[in-house]
Amino acid sequence: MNIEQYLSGEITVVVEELYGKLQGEALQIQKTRKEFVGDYTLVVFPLLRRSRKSPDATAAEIGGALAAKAPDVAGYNVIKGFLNIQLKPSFWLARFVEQQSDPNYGQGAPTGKTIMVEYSSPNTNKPLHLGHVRNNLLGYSVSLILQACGNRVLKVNLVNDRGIHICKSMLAWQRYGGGETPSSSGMKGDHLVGKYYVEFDRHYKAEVAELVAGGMEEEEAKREAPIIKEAHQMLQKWEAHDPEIYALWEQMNGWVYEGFDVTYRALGVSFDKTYYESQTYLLGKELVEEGLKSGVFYRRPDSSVWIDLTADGLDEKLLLRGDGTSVYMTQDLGTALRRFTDNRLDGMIYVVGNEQNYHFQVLKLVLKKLGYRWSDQIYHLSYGMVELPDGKMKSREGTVVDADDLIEQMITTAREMSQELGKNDGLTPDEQAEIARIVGLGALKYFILKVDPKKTMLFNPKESIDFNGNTGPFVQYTHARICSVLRKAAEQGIKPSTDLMSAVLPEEIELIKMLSDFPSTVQLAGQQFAPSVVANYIFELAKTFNGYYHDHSILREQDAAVRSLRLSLSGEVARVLAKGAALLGMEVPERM
RNA sequence: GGUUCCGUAGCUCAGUUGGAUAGAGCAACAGCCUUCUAAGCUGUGGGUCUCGGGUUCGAAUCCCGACGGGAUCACCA
Repeated sequence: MNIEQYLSGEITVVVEELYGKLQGEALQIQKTRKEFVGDYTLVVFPLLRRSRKSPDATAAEIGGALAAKAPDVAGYNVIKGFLNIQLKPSFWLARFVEQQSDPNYGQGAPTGKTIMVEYSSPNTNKPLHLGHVRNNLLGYSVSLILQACGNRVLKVNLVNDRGIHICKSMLAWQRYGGGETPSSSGMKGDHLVGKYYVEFDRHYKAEVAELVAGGMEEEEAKREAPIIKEAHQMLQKWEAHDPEIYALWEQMNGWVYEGFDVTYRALGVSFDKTYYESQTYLLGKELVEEGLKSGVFYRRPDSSVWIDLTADGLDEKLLLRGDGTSVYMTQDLGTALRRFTDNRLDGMIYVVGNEQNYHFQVLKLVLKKLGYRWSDQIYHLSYGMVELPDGKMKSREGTVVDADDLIEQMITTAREMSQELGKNDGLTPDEQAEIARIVGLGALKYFILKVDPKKTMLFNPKESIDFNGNTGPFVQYTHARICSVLRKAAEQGIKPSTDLMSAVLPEEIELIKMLSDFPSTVQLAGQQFAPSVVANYIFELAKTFNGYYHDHSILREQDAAVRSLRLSLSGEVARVLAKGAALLGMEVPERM
């Protein structure tokens, strides 16, 4: 039970005694703002109809009764219809001791629900870029948060491993590759395949230009260029399981997967299951039959299948081509059905960019029209584009930020920064490298996750590597600093303890209050699927602790009981920071 | 044009679902290292929450309408 709930119970008793039974209306209790004295605030305006008194009189009446009856209430004050309630230090310390002794603090009770989170979903023709980084970090973090809320979570990846795009890479490699492999070239597999995708594009453009120069219309030239026609032939062969093409496809995709694995490991993300479109792209056809029978879908003269969504403000949507082959929507419908029936899901979250908002709107609507009640359980976690200071990220203009390059750059900068600040003294090269990795990636993860997912965000490489202010390294620094204090205390034989209840200062209560907010922060983040909630929480906590740390000596404190109390408080701050950071997929170092 | 998301300090972003006098961080300026980590701390300045209506005790938040920006509206995935 959290503190709001506890207080709400206490206040309800008093209010009902004064004004009669409440008809299920919830009391409005919130944390007291910093400018005012108090811990929690009751907003009395909604109660005026019952009390038939002025806001101030009502608040004073409730406050007086509460102070007399509730054992943990130390006092109250009334300001403009807000009843600010102060709780006794002993109450806070009891909460703190309870929290500290709970090894699973912040882990919600099991909900019995299973939620699937799909994220990453790369194409196999090029390496991951900055946009994928946002996707992966979001998906992974949301999974962890949902888990912390007590759900069983299945993290899945749906790899788009088939289609014309991979054929382009294959064809270019066949023609111009000269048998180059990741081991022969020393290139990461996904980068090698990406290189031939670019190579294809180069030749394709040249051929189109040549045809246009010869008098052909551009549209026609784009269709008629020999290299694109050959790529389409290759796709047909693949669909017919041509052994040679299939082997090449498997080989090159294999290279890509090896490359992706390296990037995923570096980012620290993982999946419980990976789906491949080559294995799911035929799903959904039985759904089409079903929809035709029930009249939800209709067939056009060319025998293609459609659904008319114009009544819902959308368009008509194709579900099956005239030749009977399926489209993206068809397989997504089929995949969703299979997932819900196979896993008894209570929720399905798709972490996909906002350019597919329309797609998911249609997906949900079609499933609803087919009569699947679980269509309401589908949630599209839509995230905005990542822009760069000098404009948008466009692969054509070569302004994509490659994920591997970015990770490396972050780590390098972290290492340089440490060296400049002389933080590396007394550490082995291995330790230095490990700290640089943790800090560099922490900077990246925090910078991206602290922003509300649905907003377009600006990624400023320079600022992200600035370790001042609202950043991951600041949180990590706070953690490392506390660890240092704990190490020194252990050396001096000082033990943390919470024996002295009366020793707490208002600043310490402030920290205890913040620490006790952690579970509700996680809960909120889970509801909103927003790691940014957790990120902003751990920043506030770290900031408050740094201020506290500056003003209050811990090891040098003369009174042994106070010293021990402060030590255990610091340790708890470090633990909660680590727990919060972990929900963002962020590691916290013990020294940096 | 239809659908949808966004608009808060010079810049990047919070704002706990309708509460009090609007919050951080950068950047600027002024201080603080003989001390448990200065990757830090303290202070100052900076706002018509895009604009206009509405709902009510109360709106950055909800509704309607403008304006500005993004995304999308393929027999691509």
